[in-house]
Amino acid sequence: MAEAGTDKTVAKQPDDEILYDLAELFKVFGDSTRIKILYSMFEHELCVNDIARLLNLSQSSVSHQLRILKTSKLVKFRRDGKSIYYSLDDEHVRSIISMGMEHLEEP
Amino acid sequence: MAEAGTDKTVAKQPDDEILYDLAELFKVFGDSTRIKILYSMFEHELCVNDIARLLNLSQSSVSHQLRILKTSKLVKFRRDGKSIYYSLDDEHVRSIISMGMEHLEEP
DNA sequence: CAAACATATGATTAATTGTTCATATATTAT
DNA sequence: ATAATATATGAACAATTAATCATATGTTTG
Repeated sequence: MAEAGTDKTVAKQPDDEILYDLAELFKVFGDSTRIKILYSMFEHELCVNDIARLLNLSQSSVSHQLRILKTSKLVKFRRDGKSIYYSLDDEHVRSIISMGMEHLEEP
Repeated sequence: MAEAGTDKTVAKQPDDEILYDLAELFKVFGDSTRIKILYSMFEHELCVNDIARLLNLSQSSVSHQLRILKTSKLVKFRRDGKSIYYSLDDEHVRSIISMGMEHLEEP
């Protein structure tokens, strides 16, 4: 029994939903504040205030953006006393950013 | 004489401008219409009308988005008679999309 | 050259989104 | 328990942006 959208005349695209999620993921990388935040954690974990001071952003703004990064599983975190330390969630995050960099460096 | 922001206590970030450009690049991937368009060209080149029909989008919309993809050097194109055939510009585009997919597939 | 077809583009509009401000929650120290 | 510090979150506002509509540009055919 044919599934909806199984059209033999053209190469099948991944489900719209997957492409939608993919766009949502890139959207997260597509804001300079969030990219700066991600980049600030390239070497080591940082707490919210560290990031805010380092990047000259308000604590609130950083918190809001970290929530988005958390939701997309781009960062993980651990509590240590009053502070919460954030770090990149996995190597994919670095890879994606590095690929982007490489593209920019092209002729 | 120390420049503003040259703080030795933390690893230096790349120039703001580079990170800004990086965010702009990901912003281009961060729209589901554009991702669908890019994905439609994964296998082979397509002309504007092909894309519009395939993805059920207006010709105008596709053209507008292709202009953005062109500007970011994500697609290239060639004219053949009345039609203009678009294709992915290089392997980085595929790589970036694939990396994103991999991230989505994670546990 | 005119008609037809393919693509590009400018202007407008609706929807999305990042920042700010105010305030809430959570942890530690006194 | 209260104050102090660190982080999170809700609401409102300003700015960005994708789709549409109308029209322009470019190419081929009769």
